[in-house]
Amino acid sequence: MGKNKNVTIQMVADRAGVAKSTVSRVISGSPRISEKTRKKVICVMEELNYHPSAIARSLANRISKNVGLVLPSDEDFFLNPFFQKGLRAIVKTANLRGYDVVISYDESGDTKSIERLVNANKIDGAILMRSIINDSAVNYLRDKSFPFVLIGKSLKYDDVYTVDTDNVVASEKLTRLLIQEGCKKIGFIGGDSNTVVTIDRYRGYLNELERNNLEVNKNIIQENEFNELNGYASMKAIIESDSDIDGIVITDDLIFNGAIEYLYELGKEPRVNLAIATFGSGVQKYPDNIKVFYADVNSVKIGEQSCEKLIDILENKKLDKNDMKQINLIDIIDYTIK
Amino acid sequence: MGKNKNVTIQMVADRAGVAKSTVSRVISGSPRISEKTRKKVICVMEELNYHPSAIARSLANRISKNVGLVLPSDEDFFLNPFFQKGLRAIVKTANLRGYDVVISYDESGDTKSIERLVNANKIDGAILMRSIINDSAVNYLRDKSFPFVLIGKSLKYDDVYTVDTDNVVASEKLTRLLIQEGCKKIGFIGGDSNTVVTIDRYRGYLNELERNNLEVNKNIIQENEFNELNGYASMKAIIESDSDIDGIVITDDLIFNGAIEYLYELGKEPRVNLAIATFGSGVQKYPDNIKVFYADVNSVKIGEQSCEKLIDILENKKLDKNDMKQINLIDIIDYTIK
DNA sequence: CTGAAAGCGCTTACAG
DNA sequence: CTGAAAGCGCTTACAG
Repeated sequence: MGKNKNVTIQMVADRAGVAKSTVSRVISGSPRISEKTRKKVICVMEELNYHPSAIARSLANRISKNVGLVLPSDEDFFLNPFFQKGLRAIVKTANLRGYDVVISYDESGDTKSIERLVNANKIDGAILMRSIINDSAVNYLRDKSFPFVLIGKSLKYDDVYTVDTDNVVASEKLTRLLIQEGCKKIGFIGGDSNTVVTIDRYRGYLNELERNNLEVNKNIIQENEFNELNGYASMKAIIESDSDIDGIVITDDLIFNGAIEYLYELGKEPRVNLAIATFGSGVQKYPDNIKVFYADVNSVKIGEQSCEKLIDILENKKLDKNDMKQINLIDIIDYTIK
Repeated sequence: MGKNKNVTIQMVADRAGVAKSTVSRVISGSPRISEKTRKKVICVMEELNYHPSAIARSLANRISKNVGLVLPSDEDFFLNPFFQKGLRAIVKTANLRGYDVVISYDESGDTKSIERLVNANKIDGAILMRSIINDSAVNYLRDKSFPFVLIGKSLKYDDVYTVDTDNVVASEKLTRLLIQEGCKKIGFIGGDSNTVVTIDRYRGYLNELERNNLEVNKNIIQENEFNELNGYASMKAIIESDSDIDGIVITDDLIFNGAIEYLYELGKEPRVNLAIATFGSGVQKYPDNIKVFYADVNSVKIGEQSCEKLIDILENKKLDKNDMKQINLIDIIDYTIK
């Protein structure tokens, strides 16, 4: 106990009657320390309620034990439950491995905030929680050879560490489920078209239609910002433009919510057979006259894995070739269909 | 341009032909430097693409230029749009003032994560984005006299820096609107009852009913976790238990969403006159046979203000009495009713 | 197994 | 207006 204002390694050393280098070795768990001194030092550390200063340690090691988290600049995008779950998972994983997470926000196209963090040595690596076409943060970090992991994938580079779901295949599978359900005319509601997920999921949808020789009808395809209001509007537009439509693929939780609201508003009568296949976690209620399939992308696992991977990369640097952990360039995380 | 690996203040000093203390003074904008040397030094800094190390500076100043952000441990709570908007605002404000934000998550009742940050000197102050009855993080930080700002309010201490909406009054106002609309039997759907917002909003609701001599009917009052499914369930329970109900006060965006889904499902016929007054930002669609009032709590302003306040507190410490900024103990941020 | 010393990259009295 | 020196609190060869 006692006052723990500025207890330094020197004070511990003095009180324990050893050199501060010895205390340092005890802290870092060096093996070449006698059991006796180790015990004494540990005892004194507790007495004094000593905690090593992360700052001083960082300066000596040139390691901050911080990872930067680059959040999507688009507000709607960030409202998606995917991000909150992922964020939590990342922070927890980082903490477990002794790292802290510092947030970086940049307006689209800008890299001021992440540059500041990198230049000031405030972070050892970064996780990019978004994947936009030609992302300037990716360009910047890759140029600098600064360690980072991308959640999503880069369309431009094939040498970027990545954690992703196979969105193309997942979307094919969802579309196939609708076809198996008997749908003949299947629409699509996507998110922001600058976004790699939207592109991939749209690709999967097209692939599966083509494979089954189903007609691709442009006016039942909608792309939007990721939010509820647009989901509502898109669903309305689709239903009104084509009353024969019997299936819809939706790329996102929030858009699905909005779409469902429109269907509720429509009431039970107008539409009888409509099946929807959507990405999302399946917490949303929906009218019982429609059939719904979900692809749940496991955002928690994606968050954990991206963080583990980044830290593996960071820590590999300090090891010799023999001890290095094998790290995949790309990790694909399973989704579940239900 | 050029390689910017480890450019130190010493290298800048050497190349500019001055001492590093002089470079340091240029960086910190000290007035006692000749225009000539200032220019030369700045020029060299650009040539070398020099960026001061935040870590080294932290060690010398004993200031990390980081603020800790303690997030709500409850997952549902965190899904609320209030938090995402607030989070953004906090990060932006911090960045503008030269600070970074590091995240701390702790399971309810635990303070491991925040303690680690404090002990390791990784943060200068903290913002608590939640207010729970008898929050252990508040107890811990207050005990240590560690600078922090609470978003919400403390029921236990009256000496804690706080940014909040006047939830009691806002809730009274919402309830009054329903009464003015002619509602006679008004229910309430609240969030987690360990949460200060729920308590305050419930209080406001009760106040206004009493003031108008309206009966308080326990079985049209529901308290829940903050999420959509519970909103749905609560609305269902209320409507089924009492078909005369003509007004409902709801404490939260997400709960409102869930409640609305139930109403959509019910369709247009069963209920004619129902008015709802809810906290939220008003982006959700709702059936046109119900009337809705919103109290929007301005989460952006709350985020900004809490961050400004914390940084004011931190920076006041370095000033003498005369230059100190006046800081309120409690800031109340306006909500808007619509 | 342990210590003395140099170093990590800054800041800041102190002296001039 | 500028510099030399000490110090912030650690780590890590190097020596013994």
